[in-house]
Amino acid sequence: MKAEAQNHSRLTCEVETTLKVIGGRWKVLIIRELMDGVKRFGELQRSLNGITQKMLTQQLREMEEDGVIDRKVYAQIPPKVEYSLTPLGESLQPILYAMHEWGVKHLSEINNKKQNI
Amino acid sequence: MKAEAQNHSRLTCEVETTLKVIGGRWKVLIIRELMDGVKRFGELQRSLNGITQKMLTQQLREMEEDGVIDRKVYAQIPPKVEYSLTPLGESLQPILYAMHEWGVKHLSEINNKKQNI
DNA sequence: CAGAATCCCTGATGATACTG
DNA sequence: CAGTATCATCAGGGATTCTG
Repeated sequence: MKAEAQNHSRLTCEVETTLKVIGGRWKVLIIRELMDGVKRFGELQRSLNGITQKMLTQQLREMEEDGVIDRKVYAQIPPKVEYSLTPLGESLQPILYAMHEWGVKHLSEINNKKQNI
Repeated sequence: MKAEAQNHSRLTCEVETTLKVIGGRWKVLIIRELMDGVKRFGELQRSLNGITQKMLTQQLREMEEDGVIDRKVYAQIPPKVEYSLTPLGESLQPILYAMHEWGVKHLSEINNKKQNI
């Protein structure tokens, strides 16, 4: 009876799926950066204060796999790689916007409870 | 110069704040369960297939701190504790619904790319 | 410039046992 | 019943080094 304890990794509902797409540590921030338009790797890293190369690469790869961002490599020296939102990525904007609105509206309530900025 | 590398923990924008509220491993699932109405601890644990007592307790406490759920303890033996959404918790529903819609609409695209259910 | 590779540590999660 | 406490595990993420 040891082979049936692993089903907690299945996607229980679509909300979870969506959460996996935007739920990474830096993903919403990356999306926000790319909402400004195409950006290069270095630009992203400088914008995302504190992110390491490894994490940026990793998150970008995952997002590329999910089809929310596009990666364009220019075959030149020195290398140049541009990242941008795909249509699928852009379709996430209403969700991020809703989350932003919620944060703005209710952040004060939460902070009141926590007695701490 | 070792005292200024810790600023990556600050909340960079309200989207991140909101994500912290619903981004926990089980939180959206807990919210969904409580959207059905008041539930007891044991009910929740049975509904959330695979969650441990520890994790359920932990997630519930965090959500209570954030003010999205209410915890009502009945002083009786055996103990009875009921959990429910607060108005703040209910105000998250549009976001979850938007995420659900997105998942339904775009899940197929993602799965196409991944070649794998 | 844009990574890949490596090592390492901490926090998140799980498993188990105990309790009012 | 609804937890708390403790120990074990394991992946997420950081720091550093190397490279086409």
